[in-house]
This record gives sequence, C-alpha cells and structure tokens, in this order.
Amino acid sequence: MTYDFQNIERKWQAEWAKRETFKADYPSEKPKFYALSMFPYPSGAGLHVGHPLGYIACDIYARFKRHQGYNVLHPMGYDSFGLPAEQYAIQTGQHPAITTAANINRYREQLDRLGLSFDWSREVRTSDPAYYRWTQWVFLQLFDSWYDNAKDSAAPISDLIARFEREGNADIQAACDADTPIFSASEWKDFTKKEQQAILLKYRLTYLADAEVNWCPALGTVLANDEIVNGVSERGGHPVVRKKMTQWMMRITAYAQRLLSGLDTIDWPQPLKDSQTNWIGRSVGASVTFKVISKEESTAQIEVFTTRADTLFGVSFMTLAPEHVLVDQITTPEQKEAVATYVAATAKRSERDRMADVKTISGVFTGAYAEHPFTKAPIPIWIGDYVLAGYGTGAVMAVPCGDQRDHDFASHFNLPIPNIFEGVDTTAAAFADKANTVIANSDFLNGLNYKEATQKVIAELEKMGQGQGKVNYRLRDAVFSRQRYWGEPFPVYYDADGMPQMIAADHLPLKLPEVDKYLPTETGEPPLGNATHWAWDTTTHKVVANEKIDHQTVFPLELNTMPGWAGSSQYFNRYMDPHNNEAIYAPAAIDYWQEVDLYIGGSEHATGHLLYSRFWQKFLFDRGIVPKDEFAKKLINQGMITGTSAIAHRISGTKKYVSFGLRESYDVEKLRVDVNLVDSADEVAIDDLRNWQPEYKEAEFILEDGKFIVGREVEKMSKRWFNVVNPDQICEDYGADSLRLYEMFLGPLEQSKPWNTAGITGVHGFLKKLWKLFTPFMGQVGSPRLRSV
RNA sequence: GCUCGGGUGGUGGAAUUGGUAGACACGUUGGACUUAAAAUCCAAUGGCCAUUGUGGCCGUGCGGGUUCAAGUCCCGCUCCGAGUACCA
Repeated sequence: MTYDFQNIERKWQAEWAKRETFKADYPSEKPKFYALSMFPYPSGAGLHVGHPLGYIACDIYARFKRHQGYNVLHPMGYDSFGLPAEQYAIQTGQHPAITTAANINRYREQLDRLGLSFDWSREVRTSDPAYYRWTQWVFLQLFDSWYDNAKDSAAPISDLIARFEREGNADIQAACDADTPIFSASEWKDFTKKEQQAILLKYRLTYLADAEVNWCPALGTVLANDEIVNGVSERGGHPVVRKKMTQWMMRITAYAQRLLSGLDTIDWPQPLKDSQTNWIGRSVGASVTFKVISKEESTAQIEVFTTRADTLFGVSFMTLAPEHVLVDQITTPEQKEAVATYVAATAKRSERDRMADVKTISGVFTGAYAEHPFTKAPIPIWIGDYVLAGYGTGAVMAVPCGDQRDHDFASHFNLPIPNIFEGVDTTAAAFADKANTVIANSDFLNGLNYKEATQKVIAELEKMGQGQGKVNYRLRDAVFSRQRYWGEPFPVYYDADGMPQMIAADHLPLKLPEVDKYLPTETGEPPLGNATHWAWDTTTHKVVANEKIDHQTVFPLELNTMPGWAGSSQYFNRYMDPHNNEAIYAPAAIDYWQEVDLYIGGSEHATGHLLYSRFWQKFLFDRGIVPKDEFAKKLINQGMITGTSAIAHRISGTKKYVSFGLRESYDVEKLRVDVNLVDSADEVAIDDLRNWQPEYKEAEFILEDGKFIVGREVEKMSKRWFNVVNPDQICEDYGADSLRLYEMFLGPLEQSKPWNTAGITGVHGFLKKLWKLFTPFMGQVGSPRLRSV
C-alpha cells in the first residue's frame, strides 16, 4: 500500500473541520495554554515556503500541549489594513476592501492546506468594523487617561481635573508636554473651557500636537521613526523630510522606564531585548542651566542635558540645534544674517543628507554668551547641526577635551580646548574614558574620579538651583496620525472651537467612509477629505453629509487615520473573546486566558509592533482592563527561509548562454532564472528555458556533457529573483506533512537558512517508510491508527 | 564607530554540564532490481597516508593559553551576518 498523502491529508483535514477538533474550550476546567503566531498582512503575492515556518513550529507546540492535556488557544487572523491594498486602489480604483478580501481568501486556502490546527472560529481582521471598533475604543481610553508619575501608573483624566480644581497643577507629577504652564486652582477655574481642554491635551496619553514629523512626500504621509530605515521609508525606499504638522501623538515616553524594566520579566530573545533597550535609550546624567549674558534684563536660560557633569569646568562653548527655540531670541544683530542663512540651509537639507555626511562640520556663532555656573566666565553660544533638536533639550554644553564631536567642532572653528584631565593630552583627540578619569583644573572637583565628581557637581548645582540629576530617554512620543485611507478612522470630531471631541464608545464603530479617490485632496488634505459624508451629527450620533456642518450640532470629523500598528497592538487579547459586542473582552475570559504563553514571529517587529503592544498592554493593565502588564511570556523569532536563486551565465552582449562549468572561459553576465525549472543536479532543460521567457526563445546554449548547468546563489526569497517556491506545489508533490517535517528539519528555528527543494526527498522518504511499517497492521483490533503528524 | 549573533565535511546541520567531532538528511560514488528508466533497497562517503596486519597522522576561521581531556572555557586577532548610528 502506497503512502497516499493526498487522500490522507484531505480526509483528516475535513474530519478536523467537521469535528471542530481545534476549537479552544471556554469555559473550561483544564489548564490553559495560549500559543500564538504573528498574524500576517495578506499581501497579493500569497505565501511562499518561508512564511509558514513560524506557523508550523507554533502549530507543533500547540498540538503537543493539547496532548499534554492543556486547553489550547491557537488562533489566526489578518492584519488587513495597510499600504499595498491602498496603493493598488489608487492605481486601479478598486476598493481596498475587495482586494483585501480576495487576498485573505487566497491565504486561507494556502493555510488550510498546511493542516495547521488553528481555531478559525476566533479569526479577527483588523479592517473589520466589528474589530476596529475596539481599536477605536482603546484610543478613547488613552484620551481619557493621564500618567501619574507619583504612582507610576495611568489614571483617569477625571482624577486630574479634580486635582486641578482643588490644588492647581504645581505639585502634580505627571508625564506632560514640556510647555505646560503652572497654574493655581483658582486660575484653573477661570480658564475658558477651550483653555482647559488645551491644557488637558498636554496631559492625555494620546494628544494633538504640532510636531516635527517625518514626512514622506512620495507616500503622501507621515512615518513613525521605526518606519524609516537609513533615512528613507521602509516601504518603497522614498526620501523622508522633516515637517511640522498637527498630529495625534501617543505618550509612550511616559512608559519608557517600565518598558525597560519589564524586559527583565519576560522570556524574549536577548537580541530583541537589546534592540528595544537601545531604542528606548536610557541615559543617566544631569540637566544644567546656563544663564544667557545680556545687557538687558534678560531671563533667557539654556538648559542642557549631559552625561558628563563632572566635566563642567571643561566647557569652552555651547552648541544649540539650528531648530532651538532660543536661536532667534539670543542672536546678536551683527550675527543675524549669518545665523538666518545657516538655519535656512540646514532646514532644507533632508534628514538623509544630514546623516549621509556626518563628517562635514558646520556651524555659526550667535554672537551671544552664556555664563558658566561656577566660574561665571562668558561662554560663546554657537549653532551646529551636529546637535539634534529631538534629543535631550536640543542644546549641549561643549567639552572639547572630553567629547570627540565637541573636539572636532572646536578644532574646526579654532575654539579653545581647555584640558581638565590629569595626566592626559587632549590636544589631538578627546579623552572619553570615564573609568580612568581624574579631574584637574576644576576648582572643587580636582583629584576626583568620574563618579565622585559627578555627584559633587550635581549637589552644588542643586544648591544654586541651576541643575539636577536627570534620566533622559532617546524614545520619542509616537506619531499616531497617517494621511491614508485604508486605516482605522479616529473617533474624533472638531467642535466650534476647533477642539477635538471624542465620539462616545456606544456609537462606535465609526466606519470608514466611501471615497471616489484614494489620493490626498487637491488642497493637500488626507484621502478622507474626499468623502462627501464625513461629518458628525451630535444629536443623532451618526455620520452625515459634509454640507450639513453648522458647527452647532454637526461637526467635521478627523481626516487622518490610524497607523498600521494600531490594529496589531491588542489583537492577541481580542482572540480571547473575539465576538464580544459589549466589551473589548469579557473580564472572565481574559482572567482565564491571561496572556500569550508562546508567541512566534519575525524579529523585524522589535521596535514597532512588539514595543507598541507592550505599551498598550501596560496601559490597559493600569486601567484594570487586562490582568498582566506584559502580553507575552515567551517569544521566539523564527529565522528567514532564504531562496536559492538559479543563475544562468550569458556571454556579455550576445544571446549565447554558457553552462556553469564553462563560464570562466568567457566574459559572462549573470541572469536569474526560475528555480522551479532546475533539477537537483542544477541542470535546466533547454526547452523549458526557451518556453519560460521570450529572450531565451532564440538563444544559443553552450553545453557541458550535453547539459546546461546553472550556478546557485542564496538570497531573499522574492518574485523578482525568480526563486520563490510555492507551498501549494510542495503539498501537491510531497504532501503537507513532508513540507512541515522538512521545514522543521532544515535547521534551528531561530536561524535563517536556505530553501532547497531537492532536500525534501529525505523526509518524504522517511514518511513513506513509516507508512509502510504501519500499514500491514491497519484495520486490526488495537492496531495503531496513523494520523497526519 | 557601538551592541548583539555566528564561523564545524561538497551542502543543511548534530554534538545536554569540558569527555569517541561530523548524528540525521541532501548530494556524490558503487551495487541490487529492471529490456530500460523512475521508484525502491544495500554499501561507501572529513582530509592525507598505508593496506593480504582491520592501522597511522591531521582536522571545528587564525594565533596563543588553561586542563588528564577543548568545537565547548580564557586572552588576542580575523572574517561573515543582524541591529543601531552625530543620543551630548
């Protein structure tokens, strides 16, 4: 009896579906286990053999835990909002929902074929209004919250208002905007409603701000920092420039320390933890205030952040970022023109240019001086683009003897380089070795080491009110607005004062409107600006036609949509109770399932999805909605399965192709050919090649031993390299069990490894032998029953 | 530049705590079966040397070290990959 994998797999897959074998029980007395694979974006290309690697590993573990007696939750869904469907819509006019649905169906067919034990009754799709209703709901919760630094927890905004009414804001420790004014209780009460709302926005965990954002002109949208790679957009590689825009922001910085500390409590790969740690970028130092020297009664002060307060006596100048707010104010009349020219020139340079040429030193003197806190000596204030507006305070105290960048700047502009280190020569290069620092020429710090000097100088600064110890983070608040169509609409309208108002949770979901064009409007508004029905009627709580806007009861709705990571930041919890229309999830359900026990997915989400999800989880934990403040106990990053491209060699400038072994006798160029035409000995049948693409039709082939042999190169699996292997074809030829077994057999899960279809005969042969071993006994009483593995 | 991984046959990769390096598989070679091929089965397969004694020598990127014993631990170097990048 032969191993008829086609029928075996078809039969059991049908049986599993009929019996709902993989449906998670709820409620249940059994212990739970939650195994989760990252849900995919359903792209038009379908799955290749690399995609299911993580799913297969997770599936095997889920099955194992079922056999151990656990009640296993193993769901799957789709992260179905996203740019490709929208761009396809822009080109063809086809609604992204239609493309997305077609792609999902294709994915589902492919996934089904692999025999994965998903509980499909719990499927979620981020673009489904019944789902994104709850994404909008989380947004409302964030808007309704502020971060209490004293309690180190988010709290309802109503508590904050009550405190403002009682005591003003002077004593409130909160994560808030830097420009928040101080006010008393009576001042608070005297504020207009609009003023009060503007102040509250400075505290809310999601807020509107005029932010310098990464604007990508080619995509017509802003991008978050993690969506930019090497100064160009991650998708498409388009240039990105800085631009000021009013955007919804997420106050993730309030959680910086907890996002860092939480890493110690979870079993995640060290490289991933490291990249989150670097991304958050905690540095311990001090803030120091320098007074600007002025003939007038000036109160201008420059605050800097430094990790080397011990080197304070080595300061010989200060540098401000060109975008620093004080630049205009302090620049002297003589220097105005030079400064204006420089600021204009740097503003024009894109982030990419600025990064591409880190080596060029540029800057300009403002003509102003600051006063050294201790020596009272005047310190010239410069502007330089090596200082970033976005980090710290956008200003540095320059210590050329202790910091190489300051040293370079000083050398370039002939500024003094005073030495404050014992026994070190700093004329040629800065000395930055903290461990071997002994301070000299520094008044009361002489003879101290790094640690002693830092403590002492901070203590002295505190006495004078000119500084204090400070922890600074590289992490920025996340921009949450996108100028796109195919995303979650914000449940927000703008009242007569132009202030944002939330649509009550009862009236969600706020569904995406229909538009006839998916591009930004001619006036530069986001695509939702094309909708004719995009106004909110506060009496009927419904979306109505824009022409009804009267700013009395009918108001304009927000035109931006949420970014891709909105929908993926809580989906893992929604699987626990996916059809609940009363709540995001029933408390009893999340009490039972708690958290993800095993999460498998790619490491490319380290500073995106996986960081934002941890942030939302901590927030929902603070507000008592989830029982754990980390959503996934253990995480594994599966490696990438790379393709093995087939390379044909063509004699340059001709139509002659030469077999691999003979290539060195000619001047050849490499051309990729379809790997699916190549056999296990790297031979390609010439007729197949001639039929494959027209340019081979007339080609001449120089053979070795009557064969045409191709070269091999390992690279990313991609349609354009013709090295994509389709899992459907493998299932057809060898069966899902062979595919699954082979993928597990290729090498360690975490490692990246090349796919080679020829190798699959090994495990396929094993399954055949196993089958033969068992079949003679099939049908006898007590005989083993073989099922798909 | 910094941080983190990694380097083992022709190939993918094994080797749990320092204890027979190269499991398993691919590929290759030879053989069986067959008119032939495919499929299947059997055998060999790190390198070099020896071979009517079935044995010897070398070998885990390179150079040192610790140890009775090192792929594994330590020091230095080198190459490859990933992340990050003027972070004060």
